[in-house]
Amino acid sequence: MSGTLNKVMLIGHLGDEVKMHYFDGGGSIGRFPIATNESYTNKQTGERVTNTDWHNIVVRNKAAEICEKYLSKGDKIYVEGRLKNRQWQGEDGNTRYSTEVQVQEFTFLSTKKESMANAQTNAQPQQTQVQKPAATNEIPQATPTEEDDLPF
Amino acid sequence: MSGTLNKVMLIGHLGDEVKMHYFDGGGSIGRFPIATNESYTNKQTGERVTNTDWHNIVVRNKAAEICEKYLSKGDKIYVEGRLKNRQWQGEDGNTRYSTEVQVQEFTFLSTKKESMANAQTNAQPQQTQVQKPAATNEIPQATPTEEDDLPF
Amino acid sequence: MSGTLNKVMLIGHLGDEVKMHYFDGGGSIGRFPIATNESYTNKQTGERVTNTDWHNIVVRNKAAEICEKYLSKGDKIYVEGRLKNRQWQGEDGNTRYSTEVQVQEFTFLSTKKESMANAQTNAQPQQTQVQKPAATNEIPQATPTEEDDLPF
Amino acid sequence: MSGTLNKVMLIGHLGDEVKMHYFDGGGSIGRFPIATNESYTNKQTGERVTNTDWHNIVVRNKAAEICEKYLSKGDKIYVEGRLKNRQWQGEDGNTRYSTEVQVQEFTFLSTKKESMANAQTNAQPQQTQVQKPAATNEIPQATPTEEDDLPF
DNA sequence: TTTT
DNA sequence: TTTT
Repeated sequence: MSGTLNKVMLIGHLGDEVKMHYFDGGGSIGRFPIATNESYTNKQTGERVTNTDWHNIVVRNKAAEICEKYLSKGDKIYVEGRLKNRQWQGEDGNTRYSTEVQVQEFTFLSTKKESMANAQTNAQPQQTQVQKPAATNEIPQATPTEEDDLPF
Repeated sequence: MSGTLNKVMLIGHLGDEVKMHYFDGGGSIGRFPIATNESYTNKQTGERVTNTDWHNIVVRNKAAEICEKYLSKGDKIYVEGRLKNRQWQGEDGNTRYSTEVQVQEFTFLSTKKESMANAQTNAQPQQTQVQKPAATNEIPQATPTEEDDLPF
Repeated sequence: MSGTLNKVMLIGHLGDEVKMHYFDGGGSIGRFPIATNESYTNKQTGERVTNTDWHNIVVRNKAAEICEKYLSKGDKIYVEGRLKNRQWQGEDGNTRYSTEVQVQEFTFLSTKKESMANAQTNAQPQQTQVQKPAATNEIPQATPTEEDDLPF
Repeated sequence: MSGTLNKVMLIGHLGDEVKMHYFDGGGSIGRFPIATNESYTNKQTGERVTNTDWHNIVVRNKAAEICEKYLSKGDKIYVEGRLKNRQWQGEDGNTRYSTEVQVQEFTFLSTKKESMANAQTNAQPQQTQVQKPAATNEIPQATPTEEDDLPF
């Protein structure tokens, strides 16, 4: 299997707060919607049309906690991840389907909560290296550190 | 409006043939599913897990016709486009939701139907420039031609 | 040929103003550098390292004019395009090489020059549809309009 | 720092074999060129033009070893990574500059060396999880395993 | 040469 | 439900 690619990249605004869910084993998951817009001119009528698309964003563990801590409704974010189909039982017993974006990387493009402008991080726990944001308000960084300090 | 980004990039295999739908005005739309795989090792059990995700691909007009002409079930394709939420009435009267990928660009990575290796094109009619594939079996190309033959 | 993909996506800050160059035929080209940063913790020394990469951005025609009009040094922008190797004669007669990003799409993420927050446009002239920004300070939009007002 | 994005995605063919370089500490680096093509019709002359762009690809450690093992000149590959400017002393004492793509993820789209169809992996050592390809000729997989087997 |  |  494989030789496949599943990649989504979005820049949009949060339509709601980050909703956290904590698991017994210590894991956590955060969910929030983001909106992207497209607009174009209808060629027949000449009028300007704007459409909004809503995306279900899912972050996990440390990344989820960072998002909850710094993001608010209305904030702008870049997220990168993979499309995932999820299937669940509705309250009426019917099977429901939804498509989610499971975040692998993200970058805050605006945040209301703190005076730190941006954060860039990575959803993999081992990469996020979340040290408590220091007094300097520096945000945990986590570029995938392929760097290994080799001399070339 | 805007300042947003809505981009999806997939490499996967067609799970079915391209289904065409033609409109009165001359437009057309093609739909087909593609599968992407991810696999990883479950850390608890140590076993290899493989998941398949299915994506609803939508192409229009010339691009749709090219896809129908050259793609078959099982073929591998790269598609790039935008995520779009669609909402429709199910046969039971209930509102159903699905997420589609509206294709902006694509590249054939394998095709069963013809001995032409690859096609790269672009979903916008004005860019696709579909000239009938010549005897050489060359496939209509359409890189967004920002090229304009200016002398620099 | 083809079946290939050449795509670059950058979010960064302008290191200088947009430099325009106009051609006789009416075409134009704009160039500007943008900086991206990565930072990581050196595992040996434990110290925080930050690197900056500079990218040579090239926009053409209408897109170039929009960039010149609204962008200033320090502004943040998203650009999407293709990598292009360019080769030219240095003043000393030697051949020089550089790599450029030829822009296909861009989105302003911050602009100093005007009170309009964002612009999203597309480098292809036929798509940019640049109508003079109206008094409302609305910025010319140009989502690739695959939309064609067909009834589905 | 940050709030920036530096991403390159390429599908192309190897123009040469993977050249390995091993470091004392056990690290390694592999380099190879890949070609992407674009073609378009010159509007003035009506003739078909094809351009090839060459990209300097850099992979490290386990990922480099996998590439060396399975890739040959002519093979097709998807690579994803970041643009990096490198500066070095030419043999004539002059400073030379080049732009490289430092690979973060890759997927084999065709390989001559083995009858295994595809490999998808990830450049970070901790993610690549290179177990020797088994008798089944399965290639080491390494989707960034944000999966953590939590019950939701 | 940007930004935090 | 966001944003301009």
